[in-house]
Amino acid sequence: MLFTMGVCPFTVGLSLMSKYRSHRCNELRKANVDQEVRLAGWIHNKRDHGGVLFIDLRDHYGLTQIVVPPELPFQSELAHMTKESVVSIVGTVKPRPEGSTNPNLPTGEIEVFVTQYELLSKAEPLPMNVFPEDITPEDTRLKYRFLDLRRSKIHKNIVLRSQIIASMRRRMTEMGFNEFQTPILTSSSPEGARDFLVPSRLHPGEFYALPQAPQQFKQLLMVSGFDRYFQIAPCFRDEDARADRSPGEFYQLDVEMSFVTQDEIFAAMENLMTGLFTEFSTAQITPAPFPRIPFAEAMLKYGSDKPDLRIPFTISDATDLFAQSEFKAFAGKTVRVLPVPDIADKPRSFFDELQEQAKLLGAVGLAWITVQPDGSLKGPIAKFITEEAKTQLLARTGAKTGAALFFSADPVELTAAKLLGDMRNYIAAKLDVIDPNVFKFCWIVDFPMFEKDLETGKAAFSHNPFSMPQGGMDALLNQDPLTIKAYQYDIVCNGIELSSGAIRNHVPEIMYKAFEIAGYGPEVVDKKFGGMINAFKCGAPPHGGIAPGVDRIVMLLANEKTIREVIAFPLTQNARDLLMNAPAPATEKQLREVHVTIRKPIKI
RNA sequence: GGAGCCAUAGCUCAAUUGGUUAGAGCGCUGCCCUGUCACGGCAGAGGUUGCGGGUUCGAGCCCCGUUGGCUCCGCCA
Repeated sequence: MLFTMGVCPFTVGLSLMSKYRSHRCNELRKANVDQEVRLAGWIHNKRDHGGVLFIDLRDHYGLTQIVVPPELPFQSELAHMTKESVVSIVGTVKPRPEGSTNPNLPTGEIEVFVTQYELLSKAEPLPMNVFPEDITPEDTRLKYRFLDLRRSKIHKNIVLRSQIIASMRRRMTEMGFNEFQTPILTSSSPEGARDFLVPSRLHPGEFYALPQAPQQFKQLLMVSGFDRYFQIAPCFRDEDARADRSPGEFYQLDVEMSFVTQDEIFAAMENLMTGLFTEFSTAQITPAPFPRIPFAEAMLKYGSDKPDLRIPFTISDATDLFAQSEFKAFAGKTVRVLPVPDIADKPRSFFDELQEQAKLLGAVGLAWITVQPDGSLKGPIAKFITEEAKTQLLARTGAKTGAALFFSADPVELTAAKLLGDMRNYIAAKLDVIDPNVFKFCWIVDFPMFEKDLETGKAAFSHNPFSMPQGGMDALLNQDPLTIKAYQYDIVCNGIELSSGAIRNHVPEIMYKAFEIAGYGPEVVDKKFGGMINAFKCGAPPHGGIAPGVDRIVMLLANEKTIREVIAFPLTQNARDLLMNAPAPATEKQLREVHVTIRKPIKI
């Protein structure tokens, strides 16, 4: 039931393990028949036959059927006991009568005839059922999370999480990594998210920041010569939530290595991921080395820097085919095309619905055509496609009879690419062509070092500013900044970004130059990252790392759609804790102590 | 900051086009039942339809606002 485990090694014969129990609720077998045992747990379910009463007793390990015969004076007490009350019982193990064994239960060949019981904790009628596990609104589940967590499915998820983290630790240690702890009360780090601030009592008007990641500390540990670092690290970012992104806080397997190139980090992570995903899943997994896909190629073929490689169709460019087109919506814009096989005979409503989805994603619409059996093209924009363009489209996309071609067009290349990337995911999900029993990994590499700031038109860091530019100082001095790539990479599994990482920039001169290109003088670097830049001036090893999201890895392995199903006490989308009532106003006394006055937003 | 979906009994849902006393299953309470394991049977309690306003002879249903939850954009690796 909950979590099967072998017979407990600490219990032998009749000797009682504790005041409360001699065995766990998954342990008893035919071999225990005639033993007197003591069990403790929750009343999971009851079946009252008027004469005999059956109780399913549940603990973390499993279920045992307790039999309460009618002649016992306390039978009616037990019969009226609320489900989820906690009891300890003493009784005798008996084999179940022939025909009434339960093969679904590890303990299904025996039952315990109770002789004494003790009520340890009475349960009132509950706001939600623990069993059966009825569908329950998520706010109710979160408010009564302690009940929700008793339910088999999520209880298993949390145990799985614990096992995965234990396995991560073991695997990292075996690869020669040392585990470290780094401060929680610290200063702002370079990730670029909003900080959580903690006011200082001792220093009026000053604040700590909670770490968005232990980024600078792990780099400092490399400068300190520790060579291989890891930490199951809590990270705090005051940003909004998504299904695969917790608001406020989450955990990373934070990793950093000295004297390494990108490939050595990849090898270590491929070893870890392959090990974890083989240990905790029977699904097929991409064999290492995982494919390396340059960022530019990912944006072209998948319209995303986190492609789901399980989807069997990819995007092509068609910009040149429409450059001079009479079709104004395409002419002169970036045009991308996505072929989807075998859907030409779908009803008009199917394509209309995709249009609506594209509009929700901010597009003007989603142009489409289908390939007819006679080789002709059909659909709203078919008349704009020249014979030459048609030949090219079919050749580039490999579209066959019965396929539909979807187009996105936008003056901004990235916008055109992303729309079709989003639609690729949406259409694949709608058509149910994504194999749920496979984990497809890849690396996205060669991220641009800088990107054009759409407001200022100038170069800005497109990622972590601590990454080493490919080509080093030479590239910074002699190359158009927007063409410089960074040693920056992401690892992606089934369309979920598990982590990004980088080879760090450990050379002060290159660091100052990179910041200069992004529009920051050396004084900014010295002020914001003085601790680290000073360290780099005292002999720093080349180093790099990565930080896979623990919650996301567990989510994939638990086959869950949201991260909240693998977190014991998650916040809601609005970053509220419905169980503990956080956040909450502070008292005037508390605020005075930390020298803070409240300035509420003005409502109009 | 923005968009969409949802909110009716403790839980899951129903309630015809806006029309009588808002129904059912599970759970709960009581009774019956000696082999069930989602036990079964009978009876009962349980509702300010999230909250506030409006339209209407009449609102669970229509309109406006608001709160909460979820999904997405922005944001975030």
